[in-house]
Amino acid sequence: MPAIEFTIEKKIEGALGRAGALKTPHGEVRTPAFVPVGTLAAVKSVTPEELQALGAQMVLANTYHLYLQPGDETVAKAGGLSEFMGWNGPTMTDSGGFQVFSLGFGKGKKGVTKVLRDAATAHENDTATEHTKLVKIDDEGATFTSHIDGTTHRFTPERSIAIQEHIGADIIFAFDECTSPFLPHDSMKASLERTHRWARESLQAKRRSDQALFGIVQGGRYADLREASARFIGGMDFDGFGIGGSFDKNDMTSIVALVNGILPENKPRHMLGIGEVEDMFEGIERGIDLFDCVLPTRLGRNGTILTAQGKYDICKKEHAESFAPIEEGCGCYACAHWTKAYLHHLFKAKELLGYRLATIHNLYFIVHVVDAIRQSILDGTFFEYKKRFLETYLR
RNA sequence: GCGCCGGUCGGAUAGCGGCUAUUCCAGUGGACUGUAAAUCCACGGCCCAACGGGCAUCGCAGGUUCGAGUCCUGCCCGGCGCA
Repeated sequence: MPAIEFTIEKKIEGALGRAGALKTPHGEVRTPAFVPVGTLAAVKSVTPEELQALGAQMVLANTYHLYLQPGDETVAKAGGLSEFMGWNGPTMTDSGGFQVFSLGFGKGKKGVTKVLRDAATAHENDTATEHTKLVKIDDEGATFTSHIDGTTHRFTPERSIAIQEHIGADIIFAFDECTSPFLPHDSMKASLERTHRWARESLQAKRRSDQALFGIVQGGRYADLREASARFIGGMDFDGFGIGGSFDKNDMTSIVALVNGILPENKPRHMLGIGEVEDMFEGIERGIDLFDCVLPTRLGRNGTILTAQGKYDICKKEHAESFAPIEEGCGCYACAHWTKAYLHHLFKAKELLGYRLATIHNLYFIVHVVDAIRQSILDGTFFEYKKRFLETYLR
């Protein structure tokens, strides 16, 4: 008896997209769905009760972080992730593969694309970067330095799975190597082979039967590698699939279509780390069922408010005396009670409530957009909805 | 009137003889996609043959000096103290 059960309710005509439901030991998720990220067993600044009220169905936590703090054993003793954090709903953990990739990239000084290009260059020239000081990858796993206390640790597929079994989320991921999509073909191929080997080892290492294991498709922006990866990973006995790789906007949609055209249709597909609204429309259309992303929560804390009319920066002076809701017509807790002027004030004063309200609003917004997309699939109006929404959102 | 202290980018500051005058706040613009992010970056006087360069600038005016925001003199303004 598998840990999860996935059913498709309706497909988008002429596309790979579908609306469905995913049963997990901790409850059901209506898909497609946006999964908020709670790295350290907490969605930053928001309580589980608030998460539920804003419509979140599932939470993703982070293996690397929880392993370092408070320790996966502690989470296990607490009764597992869900019980520990007081979230009475489905959960998932990523495998730590992404941290191996992202650790030490420095803080948002440049755009993603720039970072990814730099990463590829560093990889090729074997240049020492902040990143390589913290992480060393070999064929068996990754050795890394804790960002908290500088101690040395090692992740292998076996170790990642063991830790994820301790943490006890409903869905766990195979340990993979995430790279810059800009790696040259031969380097990417070598990396992909490693990811594939690790996928097999992750599967073999799995003991618990009440958790679902998702394999991760990599391959960067190379169609042949993505295709090979989708066939390889898709052919294995995983309960579902993740599509990974920090994406370059230009080739994301074609790659997703290619991969999902190959992966078994009856299993759920999760797009790792994607959360820009327009990207989710494209992903869903091409058969993605789940997304997780830090974007809405991080943007919220950094003052960017998501609305159907596009984003805006609440810190701008122009909102100082705007006594209208944060987003006109929004049904979230923050918009029901407070104005832009007030939220602006909270941000300028660095009052903690400001970060909370912005996070609640942004999560509500993104969760509800995906819910609306799901409904449009059920209604057979996906393409109309997509067109209408993006026209005003992207302006 | 005398004495003391002080006048540096919108505000607050650092600098007290030496190369591109510091930092913070406010302002403007930008970034953020499996979270080392309640964070980070840029701009902020004028001019140009402008992804670089030039000229200014530290209350005002002189002076000393190879060189002055920094020292000296006078003036103006503010604060405090004493008459």
